[in-house]
Amino acid sequence: MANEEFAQAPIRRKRQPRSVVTQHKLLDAAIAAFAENGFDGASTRDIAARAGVHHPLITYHFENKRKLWHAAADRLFESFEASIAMSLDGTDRSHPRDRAAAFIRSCVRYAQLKPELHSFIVQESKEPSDRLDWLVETHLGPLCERTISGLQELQQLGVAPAGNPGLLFNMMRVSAGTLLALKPEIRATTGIDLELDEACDELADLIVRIFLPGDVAASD
Amino acid sequence: MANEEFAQAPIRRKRQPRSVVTQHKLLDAAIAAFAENGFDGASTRDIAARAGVHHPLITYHFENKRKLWHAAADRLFESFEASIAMSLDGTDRSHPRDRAAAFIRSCVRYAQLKPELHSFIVQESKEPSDRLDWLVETHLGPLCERTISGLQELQQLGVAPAGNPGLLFNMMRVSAGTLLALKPEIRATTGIDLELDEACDELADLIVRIFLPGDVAASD
DNA sequence: GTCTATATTATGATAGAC
DNA sequence: GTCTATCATAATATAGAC
Repeated sequence: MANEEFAQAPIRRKRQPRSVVTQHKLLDAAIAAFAENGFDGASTRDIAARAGVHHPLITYHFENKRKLWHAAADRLFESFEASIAMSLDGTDRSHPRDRAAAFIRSCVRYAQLKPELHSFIVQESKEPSDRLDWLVETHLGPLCERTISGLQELQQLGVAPAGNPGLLFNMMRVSAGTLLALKPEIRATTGIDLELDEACDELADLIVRIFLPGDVAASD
Repeated sequence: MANEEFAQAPIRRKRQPRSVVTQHKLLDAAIAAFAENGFDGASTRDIAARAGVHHPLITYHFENKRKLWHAAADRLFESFEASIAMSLDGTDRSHPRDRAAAFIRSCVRYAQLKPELHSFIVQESKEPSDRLDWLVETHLGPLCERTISGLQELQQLGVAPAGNPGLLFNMMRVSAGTLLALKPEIRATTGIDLELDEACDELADLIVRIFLPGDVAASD
């Protein structure tokens, strides 16, 4: 039986530029569709329509819906990691709280631009599945592990409050991710428009203040 | 056009018990399916199968998929309000922080038993739609308004931290709702099993401690 | 109140022309 | 690398028997 089917997509040739463009358009459309409707709810025809290409091209480039989903997940997490790395590039300050605050602000900013990351994950996280297992093993697990151990350091420094770091991390994560994924509802119920940068900054500052209350002196 | 007053409205009779049972089974199945897959992703055939009835019965009892969704939403919010009201029944303590803490614990407990409430809402809240408008106008709006004004009182008393109450409320809400909707993922990434009451109590206590830090003296 | 049968449309996937 | 045409299946919804 062929294992690790996703690792080597059948496309690994010296790709022509047109092909790459089509693949990226399809992947971005897939990310949006899977984030909105989940794996089963999204249709490959709709994905092709969003990308502006004909639907048999999905089979050509990605073989089937499942492999398209895996490729979309890879692209989404790559984009997140790249964005965070870039945001934190100049931010090599000495104070741990400042570093953490900058990281939170980067995450909020990314969630504002691409709320799909959170929605994409949530669509798969509600019930056990092969896709969730793969997501945890490949992307979610390493990411959580790193961030939670960073949070534990902040707890030891008295910057983050005491308590189960796994729960605390996820509370912070959904305070950014879910809220920015629910922009339309938040706007309708509270009048707050998280599309606006000022509202987003306010949320980021609130998360920092609530979840990193210690060492308040440090700031820019 | 049929006059709804006395012309034979298909359902408006003095319902036989069997009919009510079937409707409730269908509504519970619909809540689960819509929460998992969203409106488009859920299929009426699957809902009928989960309920253990034949699919044409959906048309018989609810006319179409859209009206089934509305009826499911009504039942879900009724169940939530009833559960909260019951939990808070004996809890008429004088301290505002204790009342708020009891309310939070009730919400967390409800989210543990019925994570569908949160997922059901989130499925519709990601993009503007007629269903979201209806949800906000009928259920979400009044609920948020009440809870946010309660939170503002707590802020004036110095129990809740300062900051935009609309953002704070939603941070608290998703800290309970999203985390309990993501039980499988949280378990896989952190080892925390929110199916267990102890883990749930720990989460509720953490939410209270983080979001209601003032007046720490009051407790049971 | 419940069921079978069916009309119509949409889906995932493929074959083969260009 | 891209397209048209097509297959088998599953979806929403309805008609009508019991």
